[in-house]
Amino acid sequence: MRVSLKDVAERAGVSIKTVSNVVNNYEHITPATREKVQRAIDALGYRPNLTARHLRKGRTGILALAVPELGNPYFAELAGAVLDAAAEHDYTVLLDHTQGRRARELLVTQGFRARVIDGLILNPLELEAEDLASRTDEVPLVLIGERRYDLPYDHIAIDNIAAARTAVRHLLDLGRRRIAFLGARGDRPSRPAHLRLLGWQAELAASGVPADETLVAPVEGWDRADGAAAMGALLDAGARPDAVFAYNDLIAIGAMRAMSERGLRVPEDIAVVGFDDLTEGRYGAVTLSTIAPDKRAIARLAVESIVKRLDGTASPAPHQLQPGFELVVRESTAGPAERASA
Amino acid sequence: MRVSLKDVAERAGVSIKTVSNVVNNYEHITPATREKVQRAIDALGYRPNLTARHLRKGRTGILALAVPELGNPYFAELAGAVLDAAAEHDYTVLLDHTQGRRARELLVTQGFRARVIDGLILNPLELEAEDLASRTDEVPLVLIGERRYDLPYDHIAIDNIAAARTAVRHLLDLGRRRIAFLGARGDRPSRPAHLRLLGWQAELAASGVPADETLVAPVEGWDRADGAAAMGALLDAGARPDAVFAYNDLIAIGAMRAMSERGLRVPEDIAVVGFDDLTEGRYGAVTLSTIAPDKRAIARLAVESIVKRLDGTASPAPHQLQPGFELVVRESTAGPAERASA
DNA sequence: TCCATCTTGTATAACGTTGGAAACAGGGGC
DNA sequence: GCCCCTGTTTCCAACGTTATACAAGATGGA
Repeated sequence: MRVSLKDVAERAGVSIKTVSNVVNNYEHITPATREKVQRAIDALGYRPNLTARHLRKGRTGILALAVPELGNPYFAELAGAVLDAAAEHDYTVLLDHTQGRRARELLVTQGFRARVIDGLILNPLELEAEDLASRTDEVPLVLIGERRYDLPYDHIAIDNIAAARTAVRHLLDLGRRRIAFLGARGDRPSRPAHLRLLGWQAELAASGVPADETLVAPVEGWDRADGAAAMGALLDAGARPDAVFAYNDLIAIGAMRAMSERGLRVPEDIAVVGFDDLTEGRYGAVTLSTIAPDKRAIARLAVESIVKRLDGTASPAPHQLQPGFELVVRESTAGPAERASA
Repeated sequence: MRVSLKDVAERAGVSIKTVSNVVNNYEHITPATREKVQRAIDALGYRPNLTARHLRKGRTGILALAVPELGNPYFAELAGAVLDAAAEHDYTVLLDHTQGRRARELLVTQGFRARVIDGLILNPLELEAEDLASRTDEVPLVLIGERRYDLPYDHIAIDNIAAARTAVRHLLDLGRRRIAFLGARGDRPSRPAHLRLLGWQAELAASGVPADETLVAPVEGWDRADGAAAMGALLDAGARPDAVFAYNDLIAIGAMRAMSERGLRVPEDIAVVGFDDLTEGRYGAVTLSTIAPDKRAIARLAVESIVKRLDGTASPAPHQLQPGFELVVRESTAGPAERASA
């Protein structure tokens, strides 16, 4: 049988509100009363009913996180970081995955979890600006990830262009000149991967290296298989890159697999840099150099963004926050020195 | 401003309950009334407040899933499957990770999410039977994963001993005789990995191959680094295995990395079989043979177990369910034929 | 015409909690 | 001995929903 405040109150011989006060650590309670109530609570094994509390308070203590796909370790690791960040603010996390489908992303933003969540963190892939503009749900929404919308929502993402330039710069510093970009997708500026492609172009231009568009390979999806297919297609088409900058680590890993099947060596024949710093990249036969976004910072900022909006401590204007990133150099771009010692 | 039944009722000129009836598709409503109410609902953009509904009904429509660590792709993939299975029953999933810490696992089972979830799916690692026995929370609990407790809770897990035997059988069939087991942990029968170790022993015994205990390597954790360390220690101690059966794919991947650093080839020098069938295992320089548990079946059965308990359609006795598994053969155990063609 | 029956809609009371106001002690000052 | 003040506890209402019981209106048979 479920125990409510009423049961505890009856047993302790006090009013319901007094028990509530004890539970909520209200300060003006005599030690005697407090102890009497506490004993009743312990004896009955009372636990507050959060549903009722939340109905009364208008808050549920639950944040929703919607990512494209948990099977992608980047999102799994990010989700873990969000759980921890939320826990620091006494929030629990309701998780959903959209599978990168616009309809599902839309559903999420429109408040499919009507009134049961206090805030929503969404990493959109296919959602369009007009979908968000028509949103009526007043639950705070914060966007994460590469896609940018010119809309009044907080957005947390690393500087993708700068990060991409850093990766390409690193490859250029190794003396590579035919640097492929693996992961192009559509031609609209808002599409995912666009910023990283821009970074690739920008850094090549800054170094006076012509951007060979035949080295820009499109992908179907974001997984290893897509990387392998794209790399295979690129090589089979006769392109001869001496380096690859992949949209993410999964694509890079798939690409390396495609290279190894064709007898190409990494990094001797082709150097590779990925993006995301998945743990997986540290354990391949050739460990993967990568751009490491600060996932914990992303998670922390996203949660804080919502908490501040709920508090009312945030300024009304939308915030654009850029957590840090760093280049992690591993075997897939090891220079002559590192390789010699290996 | 939030819209409630009351607002809709006022606008439609009917009682609150009538609106409620419309929302819940109660059958005895004249089409005229229904349409009038529906128009008001649409005009005001009313959405039911699930918190209030759940307070009234005693159900929240939320299941909790607690796994050790989302950074482990097995649990991430499993979580994704649980999301899908829950969605089929109109449930949402609250996610938590315990980091394999007994205290956190205990907290979860004791109902830290007091009264906000309808059921709990837990994959314990360190939890002891007595922790569960003292559980007072009456929310249905279903256990998943290798650990077994002789307690009245439903348990979903593949037949770990049979699966391990299948893996070892496969290695024996390749002619390997010095088969290491990577992932031992403690000596208590209830510890994780124990069943898989038993399977290793049983299959060796059945084939008359002596079980060399120096080939049983303990691990500190369950990640790639632990596998690399354990394999390194095993090799440095002078053990000369010709095959490795790893507790999971991550350990196998770490072990393969340790081998490659020592110039050992897979599968020529050492064949490797993992456990979990992570996507990651399909894209290494050497793809990983593995035991593939039916993750979707595990997720489905776990969700169904809770749904049935809530329905009251389940028999009171605890159910022990065993989804299927299969051996997936890839390059890490490729026989002579496969290798010749590669 | 009147009552019995069926259909449709309404009023009221919960679910368990907390905020605010009101009530009640007990102690000190006059 | 009275009053006020302070600190503590209680009472009442409300959060938004649904179940129950009931009222009102419509229908039909005698």
